Amino acid sequence: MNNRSKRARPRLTEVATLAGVSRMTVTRALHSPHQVADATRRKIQKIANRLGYTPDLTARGLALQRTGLVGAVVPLLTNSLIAEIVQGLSDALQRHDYQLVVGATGFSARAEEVKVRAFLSRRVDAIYLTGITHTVETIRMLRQSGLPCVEGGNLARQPIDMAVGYSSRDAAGKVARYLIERGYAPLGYIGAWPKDNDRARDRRRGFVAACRSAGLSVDDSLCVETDLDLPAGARAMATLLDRRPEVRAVFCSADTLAVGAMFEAQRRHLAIPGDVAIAGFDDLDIAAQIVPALTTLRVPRYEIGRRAGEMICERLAGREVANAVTDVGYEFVARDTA
Amino acid sequence: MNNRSKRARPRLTEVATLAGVSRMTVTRALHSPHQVADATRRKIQKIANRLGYTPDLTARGLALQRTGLVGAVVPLLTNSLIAEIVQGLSDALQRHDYQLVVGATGFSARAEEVKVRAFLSRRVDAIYLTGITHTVETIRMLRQSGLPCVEGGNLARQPIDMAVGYSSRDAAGKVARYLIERGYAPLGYIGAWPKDNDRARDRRRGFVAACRSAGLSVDDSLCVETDLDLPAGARAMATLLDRRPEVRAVFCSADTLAVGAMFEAQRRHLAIPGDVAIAGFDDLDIAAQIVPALTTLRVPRYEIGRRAGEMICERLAGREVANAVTDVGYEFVARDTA
DNA sequence: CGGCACGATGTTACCGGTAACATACCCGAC
DNA sequence: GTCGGGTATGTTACCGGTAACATCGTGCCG
Repeated sequence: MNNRSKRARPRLTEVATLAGVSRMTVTRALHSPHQVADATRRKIQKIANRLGYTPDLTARGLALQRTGLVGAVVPLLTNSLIAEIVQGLSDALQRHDYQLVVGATGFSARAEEVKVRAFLSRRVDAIYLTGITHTVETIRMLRQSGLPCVEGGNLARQPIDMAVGYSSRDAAGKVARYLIERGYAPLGYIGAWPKDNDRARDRRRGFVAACRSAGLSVDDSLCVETDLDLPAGARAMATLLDRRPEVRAVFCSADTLAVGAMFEAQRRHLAIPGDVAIAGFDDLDIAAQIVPALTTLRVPRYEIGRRAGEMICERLAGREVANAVTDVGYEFVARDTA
Repeated sequence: MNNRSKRARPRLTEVATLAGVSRMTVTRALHSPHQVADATRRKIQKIANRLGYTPDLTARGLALQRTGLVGAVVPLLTNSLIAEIVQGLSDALQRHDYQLVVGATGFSARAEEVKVRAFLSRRVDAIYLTGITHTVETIRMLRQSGLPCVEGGNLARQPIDMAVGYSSRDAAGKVARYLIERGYAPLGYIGAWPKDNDRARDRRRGFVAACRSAGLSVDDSLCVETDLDLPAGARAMATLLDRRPEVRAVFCSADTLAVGAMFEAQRRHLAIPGDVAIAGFDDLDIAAQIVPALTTLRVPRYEIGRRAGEMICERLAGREVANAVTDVGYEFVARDTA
């Protein structure tokens, strides 16, 4: 049994009573100290400390009609790429005293809608969304709310409000052309499910388009789509190798998949890139470390989060944002697997 | 310029006015429908839908003195082990309509204290902490708040309130004894910084204790401590191999470090486990996939989060929790690297 | 046919802060 | 000595919900 109902959390009123001043004076002492006489302020601060007073941000939020919370909707928390975007966001927001609240969707636009609704009910001051694929209801709610909103990770033609990202399609095309130029053929593709995941969809499209314009045909049996984790990458590689053993290079739409694919190739004693070449996408930590080192495409993930956070802070400070759609670009990284 | 100040979010009052009833009736219609006449309820619901009314949880939280939020303080978001704990927590809480808010500390007890204070100010209904190492002020605040609190990931002798985890020390000892029995010597250790990280500290202790009781000495030059990421694991392995080339097996206090170490060994063309054996800790996805497959120790990470969430829900439902300190155990997984 | 219980709805006050306006006081200038 | 202005503090009302109690019909029973 624990004594939890003992003493309630101290309130502003108690601090005020003990200091012999009105509640408003306490608010001022804590919030805009220069408006309060030195002696009074010191007395109040001492009492607040002694009681362990912490302001109730719920109440403040209600009074000010702003909570200081920003909601971020992301597909997964288990993905280090996403985690870095979140880190960038969090850092940028923290600098302006906003706090981040994160919700995960598992790549479902319906789940995203639910999270957005929940965030709006919590009266967040702004919202970050992953990608540009949303339900109409999500878009309607956000438009109606009038809150600052950034769509991150892909470029939006018609952003709900603002966007920061890069072209997954162009980037994937770049990798594909590299593989084609080096003479690999036929090319295989392993990617995440494109449903409600525009980054994956665009990467596949970019890959296929590049192949087509190089005169290479890419039929469906060369493309495997699957969950976004390492074992799934390995299974997809197994499927692809069983189905089309002649495949000479595989483009994976995420490093996590590429690493799984590499392990599967190693289990089959295939030399990389001698027997089969592999290219990834993201440049996770592991890409530079794995042996052989993974050829991949680096995307400025921390930067995406940071920029998004800054755009949100600008808006919340009442300023206009210059580049409502920001392209942060990408960088091809040639290593040893292709 | 966008028309965000146009129409404010609809409030309860507006729904009430349009429906021609009092605000209280609207609250009832939405919250306990059976208390309201069918016709009235239907009318209210129609109007609420038409307006896109969403209740203000800030205001509700203030009125009810409970926010429906649970705060979780974790060291990192970029770690998939932690992400799974968070997932377990989130799932368990969601089932009872609580929402999770996450904060990261970067393995700093001071940063943890700041997060806890912030959560208390946000009036969360309960708190999850990682590990059992906290500042005295953190402990004092939580005790005084009387909120349900679970410390996860390690077993607490004297929990602040409740705890769920396993003994890192015993588990590390188990791995060490396995390496010793197989005749590897000398043994090296690569671990995360022990500062403010009791799991890392206990793993090192368990490892060293097992070596000692087997009559093996472990001097400091055989132990390398570093950041908890993959490149750091590789660098630590390089350091260890340069310093003590005769090392025959290395225990890594996390799979992330072990994988980095394996890559470093591979770059040096060392056979695993022929030239150097490696054992990890966590059993991440990659452990089973990497070639050769990593010998490691599986900890029920999702289960830790889920149990913690359930304990919190029990408490919040006003029930007593039977096992305030729960040991979820661990499982040694012998694979090919040791 | 009166009284009573119950179901449906309304009224009041409060949760813990804060903006906006009001007040009290002090000091210096004329 | 009075008046104006600035500084320190107090008062009132409100943010958007909800608990607790009050009220008002209405149908059923004796």
